[in-house]
Amino acid sequence: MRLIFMGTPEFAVPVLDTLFARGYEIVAAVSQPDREKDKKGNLLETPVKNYALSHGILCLQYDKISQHVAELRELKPDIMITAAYGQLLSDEVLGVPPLGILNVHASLLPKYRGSSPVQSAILCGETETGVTIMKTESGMDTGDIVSVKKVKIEETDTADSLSGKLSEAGAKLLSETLPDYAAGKIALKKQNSDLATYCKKITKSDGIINWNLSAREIACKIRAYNSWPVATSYLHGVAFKIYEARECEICGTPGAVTVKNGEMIVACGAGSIKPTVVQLPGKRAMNIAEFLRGHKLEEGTVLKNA
RNA sequence: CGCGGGAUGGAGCAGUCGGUAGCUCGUCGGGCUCAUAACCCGAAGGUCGUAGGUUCGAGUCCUACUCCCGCAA
Repeated sequence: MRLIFMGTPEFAVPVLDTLFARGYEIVAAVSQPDREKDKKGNLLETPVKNYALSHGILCLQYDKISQHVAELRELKPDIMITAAYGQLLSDEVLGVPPLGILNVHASLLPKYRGSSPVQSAILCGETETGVTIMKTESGMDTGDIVSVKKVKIEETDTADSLSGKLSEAGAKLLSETLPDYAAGKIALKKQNSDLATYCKKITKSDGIINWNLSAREIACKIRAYNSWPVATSYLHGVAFKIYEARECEICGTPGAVTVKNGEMIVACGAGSIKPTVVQLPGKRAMNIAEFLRGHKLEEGTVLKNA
């Protein structure tokens, strides 16, 4: 079976890797153009491109895929698989492979349609999420469902760790489902759009902590936004990033800081949190004990939104 | 050459106007206590990122380089 894979970030790599390992004929891997730069201005390859190149797979990168339909047709794919590709596909593209296009989406559709399903699930305090394999159609994650697998969200999961689990689960599920799908043995299931929820693309400023929220909500935010953009507050006017934290019961004025027994306690709207891994601009992330050694926080210090 | 911050004993930080380093913690030794991430006494440990330059004298000023980080993408 000739297959074209489309994906861009780290999430897509295990999926591609599994397909490759199962011996599918991957005629091309399509990835978004390289956009990330390192500090010297060098472009960094996308994770999918990097994988493709090191495994001898043809890698294609298009600014606008809809302008390259002819090229895709020439590759004569039987099926196409997408996983966090990052571009909407036009009807023309959707019509290229005879078996259609399957998408690996990191949520239990129809919940969390959109571009940040993993972070949103953590942010909302979900204890369970999953991956859905669905037929790609022109709407945003609206296609019929092929298969689903649930994944538990642990208290310690961050967006990164959960994304890794979902990616592995998705890869496994796809490889289990694909043969039956190709053989026409699977009855597709429509999504109930009445139950749909959507999540937006995350921006830097979404990471700023509102201390009036409950400790529970803030703790979820810290986990959801690790490792990007990282839950952030401001200490004496400079960015103060919180990578990890624990919840506790103590109450106080939202944002007020107390240092006790080598721990830092920040009061929230309800309860408080104890940051355990933090970072100041120009510094590496460090655990709270290290941080407190060099930074004496006086009584009455308050973390602010800016 | 996108913008900016940083590099000081094992860790985190200070170091004013240039006058050869200090704090907190840790480590080691000793003491004290019913007891504590408690306290007391003492000790070890630093070519101040690298290479040059200015100077009587450089952690501090100048130049180049290396590495780390934040922002932007």
